[in-house]
Amino acid sequence: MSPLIIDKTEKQQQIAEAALDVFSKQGYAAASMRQISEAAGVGKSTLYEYFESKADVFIAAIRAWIGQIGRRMAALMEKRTDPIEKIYVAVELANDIGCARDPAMNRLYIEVYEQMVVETGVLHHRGDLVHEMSADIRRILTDVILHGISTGVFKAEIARDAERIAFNMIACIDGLLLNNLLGNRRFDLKWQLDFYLNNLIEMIRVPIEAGAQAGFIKGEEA
Amino acid sequence: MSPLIIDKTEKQQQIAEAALDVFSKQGYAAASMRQISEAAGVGKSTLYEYFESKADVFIAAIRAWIGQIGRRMAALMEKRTDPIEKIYVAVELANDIGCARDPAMNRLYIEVYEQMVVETGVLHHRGDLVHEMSADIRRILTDVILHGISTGVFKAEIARDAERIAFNMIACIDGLLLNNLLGNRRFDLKWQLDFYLNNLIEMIRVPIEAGAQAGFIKGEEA
Amino acid sequence: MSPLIIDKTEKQQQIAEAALDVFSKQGYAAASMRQISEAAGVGKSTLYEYFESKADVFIAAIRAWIGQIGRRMAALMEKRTDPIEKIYVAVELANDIGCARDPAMNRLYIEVYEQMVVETGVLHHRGDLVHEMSADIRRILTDVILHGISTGVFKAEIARDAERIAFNMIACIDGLLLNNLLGNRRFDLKWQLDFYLNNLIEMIRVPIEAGAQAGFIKGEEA
Amino acid sequence: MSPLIIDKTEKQQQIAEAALDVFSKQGYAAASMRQISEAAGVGKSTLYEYFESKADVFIAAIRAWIGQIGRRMAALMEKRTDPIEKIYVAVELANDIGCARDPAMNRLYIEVYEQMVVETGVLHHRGDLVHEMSADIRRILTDVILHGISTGVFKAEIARDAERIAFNMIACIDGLLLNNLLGNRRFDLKWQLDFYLNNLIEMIRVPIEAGAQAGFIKGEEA
DNA sequence: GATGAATGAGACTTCATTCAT
DNA sequence: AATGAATGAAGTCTCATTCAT
Repeated sequence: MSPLIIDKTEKQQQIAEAALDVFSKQGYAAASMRQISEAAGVGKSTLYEYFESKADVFIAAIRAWIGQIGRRMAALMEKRTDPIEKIYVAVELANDIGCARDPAMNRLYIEVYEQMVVETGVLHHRGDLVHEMSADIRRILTDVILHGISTGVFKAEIARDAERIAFNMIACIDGLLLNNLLGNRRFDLKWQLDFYLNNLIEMIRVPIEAGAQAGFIKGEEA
Repeated sequence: MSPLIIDKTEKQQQIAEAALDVFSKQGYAAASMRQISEAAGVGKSTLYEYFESKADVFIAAIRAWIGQIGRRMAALMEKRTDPIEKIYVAVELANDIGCARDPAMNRLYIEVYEQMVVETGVLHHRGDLVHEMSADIRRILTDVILHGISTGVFKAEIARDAERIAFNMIACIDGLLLNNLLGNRRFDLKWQLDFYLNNLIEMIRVPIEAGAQAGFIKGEEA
Repeated sequence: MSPLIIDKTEKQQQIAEAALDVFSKQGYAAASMRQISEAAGVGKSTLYEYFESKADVFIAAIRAWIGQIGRRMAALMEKRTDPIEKIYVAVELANDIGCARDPAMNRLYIEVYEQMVVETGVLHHRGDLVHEMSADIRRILTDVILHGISTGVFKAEIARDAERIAFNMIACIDGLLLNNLLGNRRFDLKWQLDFYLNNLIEMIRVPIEAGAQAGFIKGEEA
Repeated sequence: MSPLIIDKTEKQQQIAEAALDVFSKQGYAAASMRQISEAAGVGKSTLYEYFESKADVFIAAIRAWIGQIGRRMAALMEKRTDPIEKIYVAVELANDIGCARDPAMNRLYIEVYEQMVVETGVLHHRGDLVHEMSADIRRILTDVILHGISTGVFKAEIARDAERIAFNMIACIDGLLLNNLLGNRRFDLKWQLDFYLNNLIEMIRVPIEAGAQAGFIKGEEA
C-alpha cells in the first residue's frame, strides 16, 4: 500500500550539503551535476527528483551555508555578555572561517557575489535572496550594538546608525577574508581583523576614562 | 614605419580592452571567444594569433584593467599635497567606481577573486599575479602614509605597519564596494566609505589638539 | 462481490481513456508516463501493473478511441433508413469531429498514422491493428452501399466495388479532416465534405429521371 | 587573407536534404541530431553552424521537400496541353510518390501534420508556413481549372470555386496516399486515385454530348 | 597575418522503466 | 495491489580550439 516514503526535505538538505562542497571547490560554472551527484552518492538524475535545476541546487546549497554560519555565530554569542567581547566573537568566527583547515567553504562568498553581480548569474536579480540570507547575521550584530548602548558601553549617539555599522562590519570583514583568500602570505588576517575592529570599537565606545589613550592595536598589545 | 604594420603588442592591448568589456559584463565562464572576437572586431581565430588561450586573454584583460585604475589613482594623487586629503582621494575613486553609470566594470573585481580562489580557476596558484597587479596601488598608499608620518600628520609609531594599513584600506574598501554591488538599496556606499575612513584616520593621525574629541563621522558633520 | 475489487479489465479501460486524453493533446512522443499516471489518478508505476509499456498504453488508448467512434456512427446510422441519408451521416459525424470545440481528440488520427508509418513507430508493422480497428467503420459503410443497391438506390454494377468505395470515403474524408486541422482559415470543411460526397453519390446513384441534370453541389443549391 | 569561403546556402541545402532522409525514416522526435549529422557527413556540432536548432533543420528539410514536389509537378504539367490530361498528371505524380521505391519520403506528409497539429509540435502555430509551402501546388491546380474553363472544357459556373476544388483535390489525394501508406495490401492506390478523380472530372467537365453516359471509372475501362 | 569552417568533448536535462516496500 | 524512489541511457546544444586557405 505504502511504498518507501522518504523525507524529501531531509534528502534535499543532504544533497544541498554535498553540493556545497562541490560548489565551494569548483565554483558554480565548473561544478557539474555529475560531480554533485557523485558527492551526494546518488544517481545523476536523482538530483532532479529533488531540485528543478542546477540553479536550484545552488540556491539550496547557499541557504544551507548561510544557516550554518548564522547558527555558529549565535552559539558563540550566547556564551558572552560583554558587548565588546561579543563583537570580538565576530572576528574570531571570521578568523576561524578564514583559517579553517578546509578553506574551500568560504570560497562560496565569492560564488555568491559572482552569481549575483554577473548578468547571466544564477542569483542575478535575486538581491532579495542574499539580503534575506544575511539578514540574520546583520540583526545579531545590530542587537549587540543596541544592547551595548543601553548598558552604557557604546555611545548613545550611534543608535540611529546601528544597522549601518553592522553593515560596515560585515562588509569590511568580507573584504578582509577575501583578500586573505587570495593566498598572499604577507597578508596577516589576524592582524588585519584586529586592526579594523579596534579602530571601530575605539570610535564607538564610551571612553573609559578621560585622557586614557588606548593603543590602536589593543589586541596585539595584550 | 608604414602605419599599416601594427605592433603586435599594440593589437594585444586593443584586444585585451575589448575583452575587458565582455568579461565585465558576462563573467569569465559565460563570455565566449566569439563574443570577444566580435567586440574586438577581429576573426575568432585571430585571437589565437595573439593569445594562447582564453585564460591568456583574461589575464591580459585584467592587467589592462589594473593599469587603468593605477593610472587614474596616481593622477588624482598628484593634485593633492595633504596626506589626509590624499587618502580621501582613494575613497572618492572607489565611490566613483562603485557608482559609475556602468557598474559592469567593477564586476571584474569578483571575476578576479573567483578565478583565483576556485580550484579550477584560471588564476589559481597565480596569487603572485594579483599581488603584483595590486602592488602599485598598495605602494602608492604606503607612500602616502609614510609621507604623512614624515610631515607630522600621522603618528610615528605606525611606520612599521604602513604597508599593512595600506592593505587594510584596500581590503575593506573592496568589501564595501562588493557589498554595494549586491544592489541593496539600503546600503549607502558614501556613508560606509566615510565611516570606515574616518575611523581609520582618527586612529592614525596625530591628535590636532589635546582633548579634542572628533565626531566619529567627521565627514558628515562638516 | 465487494465493490472495492475492481476488474482488471475495467481499470485498464479507465487508464486507457485517461491516456487518450493526454496522447491527443501532446502526441505520443511528448506525452510522458508521469502525465498519463496523473491524468489517470494513479501512481506512475501502477501503469506497469496494467500495461507492459508505454507502447501498450498507446495501443489500448487508440483501441478505446476507435470503439467510441464506431459506436457513435452505428448509433447515428440506426435512426435513418434511406441509404443516401445514411451516407450523409458519415459526413456529419466527420464534420462534428472536425469542428468540435476540442480539436485535440482528432489529432489522434495523425498520431496513429505517424506511429504506423515511421520506422521506429509504436505501430510499425502493425498494419493489421489499424486495419482491424477501422474494419467496423468500413463494414458499416459497405453495408450501406450494398443495401442501397438492393433497394434500387445505387447502381447495381458497383456491387463488386462496394468495399473499395467505402475505403475511398474513409480515406478522402480523412484527408479533408486533416487539412482542416492544419488551421487554414480559408479551408471550408463543410463545403469540402459536401463537394466530395455529392460528386460521389451523383456517380453511384441510379439517375432519378432521364435528362435530370443535378447541380454539382447539390447540398449548397438546396 | 581570405580563408576558405563556403556557400552557406548551398551547404544548408545539402544538410537539409540529408535531414529529409532521416526525418522521413524516423520521424521528427525519433530522429537525432547525431543521425542527421552522420547522414550529412559532417560533425554533430557543424549542424549548428548552419541551423539554430533541430526545429530549424526540420523546417528547412520540409521546405526542400515541398520544393522538389512543386518542381516535379510543374515539369510534368508543361508537357501536356489538355486540361483534363493535366489533372491526371496529379494522379500520376501522387501514384509515383506513393509507390516510389523509397516510400520513406512521403512519410513526411505525416510528420508535417503531426508537428503542426500537436501542441508541442515544431510547426504548431506556423500554419502560415505550411500554407505558404503548399501554395505553389494549389496555384498550379487552380490555374489548370481556370484554363480548362476558358477553353470550354470545364463548366463555367465552377469558376468561383476553382481554388476550393484545387484544395479538395490536394486534401483527398493526401488522404488516399496516407491510407495507402498504412500498408494495407488490399488498398489499391491506383484504383482509388482514379475513382476519386474520375468522379470529380465527370462533375466539372462540360458533357461531351447529350445522352453520352461515361463509365464511372473511365480510366479502368480504357 | 588573418580568418571562416569544422568539431569533439562535455554540459544540463528528460524519461521509461525497475525496485523495494 | 499499489506506489514513491531511483537511475541509465540518450537527447539537444555550447564552445574552446585546430585546420586549411
